[in-house]
Amino acid sequence: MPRHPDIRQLLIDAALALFAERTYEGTQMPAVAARAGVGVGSIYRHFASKEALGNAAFQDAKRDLRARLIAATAEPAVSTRAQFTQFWSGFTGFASSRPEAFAFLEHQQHDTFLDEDSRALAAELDQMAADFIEHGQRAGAIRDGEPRLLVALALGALAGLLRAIRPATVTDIPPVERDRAEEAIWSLLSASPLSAKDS
Amino acid sequence: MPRHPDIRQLLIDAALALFAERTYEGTQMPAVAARAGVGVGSIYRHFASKEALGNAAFQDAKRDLRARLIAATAEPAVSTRAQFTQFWSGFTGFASSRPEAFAFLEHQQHDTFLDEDSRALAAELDQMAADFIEHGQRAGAIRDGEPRLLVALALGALAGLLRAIRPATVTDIPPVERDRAEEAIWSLLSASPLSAKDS
Amino acid sequence: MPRHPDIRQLLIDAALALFAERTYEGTQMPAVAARAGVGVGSIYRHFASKEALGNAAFQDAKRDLRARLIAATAEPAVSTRAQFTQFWSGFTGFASSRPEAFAFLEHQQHDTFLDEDSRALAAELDQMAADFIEHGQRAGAIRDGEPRLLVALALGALAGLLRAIRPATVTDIPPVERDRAEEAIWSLLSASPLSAKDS
Amino acid sequence: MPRHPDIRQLLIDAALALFAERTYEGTQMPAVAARAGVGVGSIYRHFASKEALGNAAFQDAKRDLRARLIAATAEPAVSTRAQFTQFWSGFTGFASSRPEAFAFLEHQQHDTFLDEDSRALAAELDQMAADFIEHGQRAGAIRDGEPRLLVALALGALAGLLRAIRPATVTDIPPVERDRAEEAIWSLLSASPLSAKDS
DNA sequence: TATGAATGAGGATTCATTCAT
DNA sequence: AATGAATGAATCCTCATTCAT
Repeated sequence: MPRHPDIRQLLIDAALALFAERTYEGTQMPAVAARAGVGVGSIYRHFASKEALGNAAFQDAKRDLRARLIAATAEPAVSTRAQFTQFWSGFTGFASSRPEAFAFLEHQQHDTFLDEDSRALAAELDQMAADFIEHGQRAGAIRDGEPRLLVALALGALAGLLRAIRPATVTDIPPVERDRAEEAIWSLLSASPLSAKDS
Repeated sequence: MPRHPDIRQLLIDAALALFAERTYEGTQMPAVAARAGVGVGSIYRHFASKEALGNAAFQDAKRDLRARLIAATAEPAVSTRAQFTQFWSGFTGFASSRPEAFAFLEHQQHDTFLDEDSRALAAELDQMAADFIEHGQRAGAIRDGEPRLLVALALGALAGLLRAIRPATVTDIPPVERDRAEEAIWSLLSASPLSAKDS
Repeated sequence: MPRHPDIRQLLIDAALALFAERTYEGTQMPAVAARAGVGVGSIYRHFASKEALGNAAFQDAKRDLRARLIAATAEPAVSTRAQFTQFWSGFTGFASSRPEAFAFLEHQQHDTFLDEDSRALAAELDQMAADFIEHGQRAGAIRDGEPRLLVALALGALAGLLRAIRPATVTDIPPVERDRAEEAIWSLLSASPLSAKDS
Repeated sequence: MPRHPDIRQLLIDAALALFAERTYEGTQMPAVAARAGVGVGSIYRHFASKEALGNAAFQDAKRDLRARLIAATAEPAVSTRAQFTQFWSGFTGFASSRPEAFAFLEHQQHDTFLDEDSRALAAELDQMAADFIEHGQRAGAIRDGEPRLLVALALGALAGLLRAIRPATVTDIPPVERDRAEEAIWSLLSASPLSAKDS
């Protein structure tokens, strides 16, 4: 049993922060160890390799995000618009409590090192988002179009926003701007304003 | 006298493609040379270092994009909406003719290697986009909000879209989906229809 | 904790030997590592670069020589001739205990890689020798002439001798030849016997 | 036939100068070409390789020195001392007309690249000097001792002198210092002053 | 169990040499 | 014949990984 209760999580957090800042490839194991405040050798008691650490970090972040989205959308929402706000708060909550984790996830199309499990997890989250879109489309609240493309547009916009304000986090944005951003992304998704009554 | 007409551009294109695919840090010089079809040593007759190549590639891409945006917006547009279509076609034209270049640019917040010139060029393009937003806001056509954040949202959405369809390009998307995407991003930006005066 | 007590010194000695044999430029880092019996990577835990290793080796050798000269000349000598013998034994003692170090030092006019500290140390030793000459000249025991040129002549002669017998060392020369060499170099320096007052 | 009457010699001179300044290993072929004012490719029309150029340069220098020594000692000398002056003027004449060549020769114990011919030529010159010493010893004018060691002492002294004054040449030394140096080196060689009458 | 010194394969860069012009 | 752009083997250096302590 590790001396420190959770060296593993310490390492994942350190890795996430560095990967977000300098890329997976641009991050050295000694740097991860230093940031976590442990010796290099200790990393290898917890992860078999850099690749294993990378995947563990990715999955840790994705699972956390998934948990938040599930929690945020647990309560039944009266409208698609309200449901969107649930998603929005799930995403922004995650992005503000673990900004590096969010930043890291937003960059993983460069996923040379991602393994099967990581990819499966990523697909699962994409599916959750696509489901929301499809549901909204059926309700006439979300504009027509390939759900995955709409998801990509919306998440891309959110990622763009967070990248632009870095190193600040969503919570640092003045509330009025934050609400405007939510509204803007909602407009990106919502069906023509005239039919937006339901939303 | 160079044996090949333009090894420099060949190298920049190879670098752009690989950087977009596997990150600047994750790309090895021999891989760049191989993709360009030249010997490793030849890279160094054209660029002083990997860093120099990275910056040259970044600037080449940014300049190309700038040229396209300038060309696309040259003709006076009757409305902000029409002006948006000009920008949209500038961006999508660039993204479809040089998809790797666009993908690469969309990833440079990890810009550990960017030099002064590269940053200045990036700032110039950001300014062009922000100017468009401000102008549209004064015309009452674009929603309120910090222009740079709106730019980030819109470009982020576009980047998300392109990332999602990769390795296909915008031109590969069925026209109906492409128009929906344009419309969606426009909605992201446009002032609420009720307050819209010219759009 | 270092596994080997003094890798740093091991590396300096290996470097000195190889630099003396094949020039600084002609020596590869893997060769230094091999001769020291360590891995290449280990060099870089002790020295930042080849240049740093070169300077460390140079300074190590110069400091050792300085210490020996100081020790050899510590005891007050009754005559300039006796003082010369002190210097001689300092130089030959150093040359025979660390022949490669001596050989290396004798080659550093090709000092493309020497830094400020190395040059300062070299100047200090030159000054010690020049002081001895001037003192001897004032005593009428050493011939007239620019002290630094006389130093150059005498040290050059010693270097020539050691180079000629390599890879043997001074201690390997039959005592009679060694005494003759000492006498010869003394003659190089001493005032003409007729004008010699104390020698 | 080369366009320029003697590109070969131009290259040898350039090589000699650079080798003396930065070591054989530390000198790049393009640098030699640049200094000679020709293209890199042209070197290879005259010399098969860097090694061939190195040996050609070495031999060119040694042959020149040999010619000067033969010329200088052609006229029969009345005494060993007078003969020494002939040698001295041969050496210093060479050293002042081709300082880089002399400097280069003085460094070739680092002769990793010297071939059979170069070594033979070097041995021949050593022999000439040793012959002079032995002859002088038989005449009672030169001190006892292994001739090769005495040669090494005397040439080493001369080399030390020239190294010390670099980049100036012997001709730049004030005549009085030059005569003192000659006298000093002669003292290094000459038999005990009392018997120096013959010299 | 935790460490960090040691390692060597792998990456960036240089440079002797070739060869199309 | 002369050139210098192109090449890739060889060099310096880095960094993921191991292992003695």
